[in-house]
Amino acid sequence: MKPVVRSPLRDQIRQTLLDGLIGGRWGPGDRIVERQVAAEAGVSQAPVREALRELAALRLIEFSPNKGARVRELTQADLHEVYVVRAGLEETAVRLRRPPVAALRTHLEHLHEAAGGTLADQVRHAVAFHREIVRAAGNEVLLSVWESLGIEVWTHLSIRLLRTHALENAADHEPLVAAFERDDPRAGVILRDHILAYAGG
Amino acid sequence: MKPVVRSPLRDQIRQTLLDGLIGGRWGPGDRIVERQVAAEAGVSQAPVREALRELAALRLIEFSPNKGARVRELTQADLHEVYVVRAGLEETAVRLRRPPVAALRTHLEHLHEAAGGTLADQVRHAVAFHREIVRAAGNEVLLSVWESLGIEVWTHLSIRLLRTHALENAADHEPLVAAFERDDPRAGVILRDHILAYAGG
DNA sequence: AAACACCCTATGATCGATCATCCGATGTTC
DNA sequence: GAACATCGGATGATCGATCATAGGGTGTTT
Repeated sequence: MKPVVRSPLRDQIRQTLLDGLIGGRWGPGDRIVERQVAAEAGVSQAPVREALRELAALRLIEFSPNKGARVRELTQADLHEVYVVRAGLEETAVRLRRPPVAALRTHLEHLHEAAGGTLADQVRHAVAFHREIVRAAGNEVLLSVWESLGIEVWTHLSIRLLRTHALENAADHEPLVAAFERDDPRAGVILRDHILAYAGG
Repeated sequence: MKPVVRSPLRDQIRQTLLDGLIGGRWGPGDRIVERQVAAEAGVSQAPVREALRELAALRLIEFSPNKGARVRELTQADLHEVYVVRAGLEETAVRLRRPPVAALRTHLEHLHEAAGGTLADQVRHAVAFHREIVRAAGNEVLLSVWESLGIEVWTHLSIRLLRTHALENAADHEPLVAAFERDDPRAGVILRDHILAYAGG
């Protein structure tokens, strides 16, 4: 029997909020009013609250006691902080286990094909490449911590809000994959530098 | 005027749950029933739910859709995964900025003094030492990610459940502080090895 | 008119109740 | 009696309503 897709309302609301953040409905400093979102989605306050808490864990919004949620200001410095941590995590990943080169190349192909497509697709494939590296390490904590940085959303937001963020392209990743392929002991450092090159500052 | 401490119920419940986990009220695999906790604390289901979500973010409990929360099984392998990530984060920290040796020594003194005291005090001071290293790096994302590992709780749980975890003592940290003091470029690696020595396997 | 106190509205925080789901118990059929 | 269907309790998920707080507006006092 078809398993019947049961997505908790919370998940749907979270996606709605993410779309709104990426799409620009809410900008930095804007308040996100629980009742308002709830009314528009036709649900009650509770699932909206839970979704907002999840976004807060991604550091996308901030809560003040009794004052609710507002979108965080996003500065170049914030982006840099995230990227420094991300670079360290991915370096840890390759130190644990060399990622499978074949899978990485597949992601790069997709990234290359998406070059003329939507921005969202390009971002998705670029992120997938790096997620593969982290996942290959086989450390669940590492992966969940990496996911908690919300790289994909941050990439979208940095492109829209900071404008200085260059989108990764397939060619940039070639030396990286080559280093993995020859099992270069400096692969970790190369990866770190690759990431920090996009950190801006 | 005194600012009147207003702690959200959620925070109080979270502490209650943490105490219960550390104290052994709930063991691995046990379900934590929202209504039950709510009734005992004299509150409604909502703040309990939110507190549970926060514990889930710390990977202390797991949610299954429509089945609620249960305490995660804690294995040596889990502990090892956490410590690997933690080691990478702290290495990143010292790479960013050498921690202030004076502050570190103060923590070690407290740890030394606590040697004959309660286990909780020893754990607290040992953790404070490492938190200082991460905080000194001046990267808020790094600190919040490090905090999200819940080192202090994991230390308590690993001592009680795994029994194999040796508690850090002040003397172990001496070579580390010395390396910071002489600004040893290998300080990051030394710190990493120091942490992994407790990772067990 | 400046400072202050008060009230009113918007909204987050919390509550009690209801809905939906899971799971074990019980019965039923072959 | 074994497989299956059905029922009901326990419990998470969600709801609508209430409580409490923050912030702004208004009137009053000096």
